Amino acid sequence: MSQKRDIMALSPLFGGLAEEQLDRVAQISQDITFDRNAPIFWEGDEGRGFYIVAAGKIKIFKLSPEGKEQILHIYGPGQPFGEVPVFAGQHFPANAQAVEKSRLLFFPRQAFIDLITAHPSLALNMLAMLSTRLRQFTIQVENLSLKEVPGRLASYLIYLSEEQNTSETLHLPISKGQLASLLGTIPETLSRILGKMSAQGLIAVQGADIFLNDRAALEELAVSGRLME
Amino acid sequence: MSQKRDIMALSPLFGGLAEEQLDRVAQISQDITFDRNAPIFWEGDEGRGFYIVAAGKIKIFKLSPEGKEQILHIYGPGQPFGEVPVFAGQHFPANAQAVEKSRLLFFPRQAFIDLITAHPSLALNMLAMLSTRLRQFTIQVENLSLKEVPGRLASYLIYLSEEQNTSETLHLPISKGQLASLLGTIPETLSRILGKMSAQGLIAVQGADIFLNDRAALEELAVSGRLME
DNA sequence: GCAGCGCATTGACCTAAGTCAAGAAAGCCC
DNA sequence: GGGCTTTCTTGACTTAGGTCAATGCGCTGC
Repeated sequence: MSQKRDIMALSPLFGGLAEEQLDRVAQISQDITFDRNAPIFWEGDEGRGFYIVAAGKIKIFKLSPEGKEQILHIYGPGQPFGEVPVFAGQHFPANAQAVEKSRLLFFPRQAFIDLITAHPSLALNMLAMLSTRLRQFTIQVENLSLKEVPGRLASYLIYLSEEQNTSETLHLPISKGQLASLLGTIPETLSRILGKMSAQGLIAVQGADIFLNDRAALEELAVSGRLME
Repeated sequence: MSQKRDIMALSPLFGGLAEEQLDRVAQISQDITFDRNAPIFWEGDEGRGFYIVAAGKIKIFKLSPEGKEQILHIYGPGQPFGEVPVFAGQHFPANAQAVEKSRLLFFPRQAFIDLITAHPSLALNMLAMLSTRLRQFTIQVENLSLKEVPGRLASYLIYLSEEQNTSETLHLPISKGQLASLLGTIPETLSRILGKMSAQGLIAVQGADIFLNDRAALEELAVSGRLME
């Protein structure tokens, strides 16, 4: 139980809650583990509650009829997901799968709604969470529609370097194939663009390690969305 | 004031609220009108509150540096927008503009947060609203990334015919140029695809009126995302 | 230490859809 | 109702990026 509390303390969702409240929330949660590649839920399934990542990494994605995958989000420790059907509709809008072996906390719908009703700060935290997601989606739509693949990649690299705040060198947290799916393209195209950006001296690629040689040019590329020849 | 109440009654946000509560909410709101094409806010502006459309039509959109527009939503009477900075971050994530002369109700941030804190059902309604938006975004990303333009158009036409529930004939609520921007394409491409779909007998186009001749084929197209030759 | 599998890269090719430019309709305003 | 603007359509062309297929590389496991 105390372990649960440690994980919950990580999550922005429970920021500012009193000890007593945290205990209540921890009481309603269940602990589940998923192997690498195990499905967590499928689009259309009934949502009986939502999850928080305790350890590991999960992806939320859509599939086309031909099997092409578009990743919407990748979540790590402390991050909640699957909340949409808790509050509206009742089925999940997308698929969720463990990218690596993962441990999750599950919060049943009704018990959580009761908590929210009793604790306004929890409601406001959840509103902040969903608002942040909406903001991320506006960026994803902008990337897909208004930027070409090199621009999307540059945006992602800059985002990563800020998150890992290692100014020069960064390490891809997911495989290149999954990155392609996150950027709305395919591995072949991503590979070619990484090659082109290396040839131009913007970056250097060493497996999953990437060195940002020309941050200014990357930022320009991320804004303009186009790679010069 | 009673007029305000009528508009608020339209909005899903205030469903299930008691008279007394509606009055309180109405008290904190302000009435503003915007001419056709008038900007309501720009991306990056500080959000001091959110809006509900009382009359007219507004669009939420992103712009690329070269000026290409991607519409994220189009909202009509009863629909709220601009809530994101009320709960997270403080600036708007996208631009808003009146598509036609519009009347809006504005709800200042802090007063609304106080209301939500005092009335859990209002909080749950807002959570449902944001969740519905998230669901819509998953569909938009799916459309942009996994479907070609004919598939996106077919999806939109089916959505429209369900909304207007006039099974055969429907009327485009926005110009074709704006529709192109909503579908993530440009007017030339939309025009060509409308032509192609007419030639194949799927639809017939008469200005802004569209007749769905082969609904089954449209549904197939909306799912598969591809138009056969 | 090497077999085998998943992942990544590279090449040749194709196609959806964007660009540029010119007309054609359709509204709109005195 | 004629002129003006705005919107829409059509054509010729270009291009980003997807498809298909072959090869290379690097793990993991025995």
